Formats: sequence, structure tokens, C-alpha cells
Amino acid sequence: MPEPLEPEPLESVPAAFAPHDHRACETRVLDEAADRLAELGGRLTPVRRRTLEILLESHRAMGAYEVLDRLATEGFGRQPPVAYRALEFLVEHGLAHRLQRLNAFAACLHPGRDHAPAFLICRACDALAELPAAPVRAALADLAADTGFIIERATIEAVGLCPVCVKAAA
Amino acid sequence: MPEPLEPEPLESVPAAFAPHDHRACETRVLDEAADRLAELGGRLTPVRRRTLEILLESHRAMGAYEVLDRLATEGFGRQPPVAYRALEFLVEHGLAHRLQRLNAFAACLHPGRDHAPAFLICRACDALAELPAAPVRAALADLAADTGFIIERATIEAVGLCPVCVKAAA
DNA sequence: AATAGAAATGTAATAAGGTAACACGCGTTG
DNA sequence: CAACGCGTGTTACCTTATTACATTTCTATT
Repeated sequence: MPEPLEPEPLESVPAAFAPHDHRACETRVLDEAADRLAELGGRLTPVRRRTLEILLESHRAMGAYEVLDRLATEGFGRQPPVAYRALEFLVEHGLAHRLQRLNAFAACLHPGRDHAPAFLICRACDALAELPAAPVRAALADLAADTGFIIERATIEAVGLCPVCVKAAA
Repeated sequence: MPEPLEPEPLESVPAAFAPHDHRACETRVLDEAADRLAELGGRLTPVRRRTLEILLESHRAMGAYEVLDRLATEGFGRQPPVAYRALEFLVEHGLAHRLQRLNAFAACLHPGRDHAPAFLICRACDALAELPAAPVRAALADLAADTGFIIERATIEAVGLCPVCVKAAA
């Protein structure tokens, strides 16, 4: 049964992996994005806004060219830089993430100040969950500290099966 | 994969970040590779062996096309699949790693020991260190377990400055 | 030794991902 | 009104990776 939606759910099961009111999800993120850009000074132009909406339509990571196709059919430019620039803008302003493993992008569901999540990617349904990764990063920082290496950015991405697909497989 | 793990002679500063007898380093890995393949049944053919040697020549991650150029000038095929297949073989047999963040490959310096290391990549000198990542993975597994997600593979890569370049910068 | 089948190697062709360089239009602002 | 920065669009090109298929080499039998 669909779970009731709480205002600020500290999801023990990320929303990506469970049925939820996705419309609300989108709206919330778009609102937050506007706020955030007001603070930071960035402009949420039509292409950029549409790009974010496209990313938000599913809990999936999308390739730049997939986004581009969508933009092109909606009357925006059809050359790669159009998508890359919009995506880069979103990433720079903390509104989207870039997933290295997939060479793909996803909307950021929790735009916030210092925000460096880990990702869980379901290989069966492509669902993508964004987890607070503080403990993981701490562990990594510990290791690195011993070596004298200074971490500037770290990528933590896991591929596997989400709860839904685990059940489906059984 | 479930292999007896010898006590790891873990350098507190990975060899990649410090001067060391690299010739010995190469020889050791090549020997271990041969052993490992004898067990597993893989064949270390000329292209494959040469590919591993090329990766071993530096503590860096190399692009597939960089490897391919080397192979081609040495008389092997000059089409991409030549390099990709050899690299894929090495990765499958635990003799090399694929770095997602860089779209690149590196020789595995500890074949058979820690099959799932974390990587530290120096953005200044491209040095690459391979660290046992058990604690990091444990932390990640913890997070994932709460969600019911089953991790099959995880990528943990950090970019920053190695000790040598930190000093150089100062 | 002969040979069928599997494994490995090679090729060409193309897909997918990404960047550089430049032109135009639009709002600010001096 | 310039002059400017910024955003958007374009063309052209580069890098990375895969598909499909032909050929050679190994290996395990007879």
C-alpha cells in the first residue's frame, strides 16, 4: 500500500524506491530551486527550468543526449551544448547531480548547502536514490588522511537492485 | 573471490605517492598476475600481457585510446576493440581497474587481495593510489541496508591533491 | 596427425558522449 | 546611445565505446 506522505520524511526507504506523490516531489524541488537561485544570483531561464523539469519527471538519471532530444522537440536548440550548458548550470548551482558511472545526470532532490550524497542505482529499473553519505565520506576521509592526500571531491555510487526489483526477482 | 587474505603490508603512504622501486613493483604484479590466471584459467596472451605492462609503467590511469596507441605502434591491432577487449579481460580477472570518473583504466596493484578498493586521484600529477576500502564500503553497506537496496558493485573515487603535490603547492 | 570447435584477434563502420569556437540577440549600465 | 555581459544558438570536431563480421590461433578430441 502506498505510504502516507510526511512533510519532511527522513526516508529510511528513499522515495525513489517507493510509491509516492511524485507531483508534490517535483513541485517542492522546483520551489526550492527558485529560492536557492534567488539567493545565489543564478537565473532560472526557460531552457534551464525545462531541463530541471525533465530531470524531475522520473527518479532516473538521464544522459545529456536524452535531455537534448526532449529539449529539441520542445523548440529549444538541438545541438549538444544546449543540453550540456543547462545541465552544467544546474549542477553548479546544486540543483542536479552528475553521475560518473553512468555518464548521466539527475535532478538533485535535496538541494542544500554542503551536499555530497551517495547514489544507489537500480540496474533493473534505473531508479536512482540519493542518500546522505556523511558516514561514508568520513570513513573515506579517514583513509585519505593517513596518506596525506587531500580530498577535494569524491564520487560514491553503487549499482545493484532496489527493494522493488529484489521482490520482483523473487 | 573468497580468497584467504594475507595480512596486508599496507603502506601508510601508498607507493603511488612516494618514490619506490617501480621495477620491482611491476615484476611483482606481473608474477602475481600469472599465478592468478593459472588458477582462474585465463590466458595471458601477448596483447593482454603487453596491455598490463603498459598500464604498469606508471602509477596513472590511462585512457583506452592511449593504451591502444601504444599497442598499435608495437604491431598489435589499431582498432578500438583491440584495447577494449584486452582491458576488459584484465578487469574481469582482477588485474586492472576501471575508473569511471576518468573513463580510464589502471593496473591493479593488489590482485586478489582487495577487489574493491577506493581510489585517490591526484589532479595535479595524475598519480593514482589504490586503498583498501573496507571501512568505506561497510559504511555504504550500512546505509544501503536500511533501504533494502542490494549493492552489487560500488565505485568510490576521490579527486584531490597527493602529498607530493600538496608540498609542491606550498 | 587431422580436425572440429572454441577462443582470440583483427577489421570497418558507427554510436554515444563531450568540447571549442564563433555569431546573434537581449537586457543592463555608464 | 554605446559598450558590455550573459544567455542561446550554431557548426565543426574530438574522444570514448560498441556492433558486426572475417580471420587466425589454440585446444581437445579422435
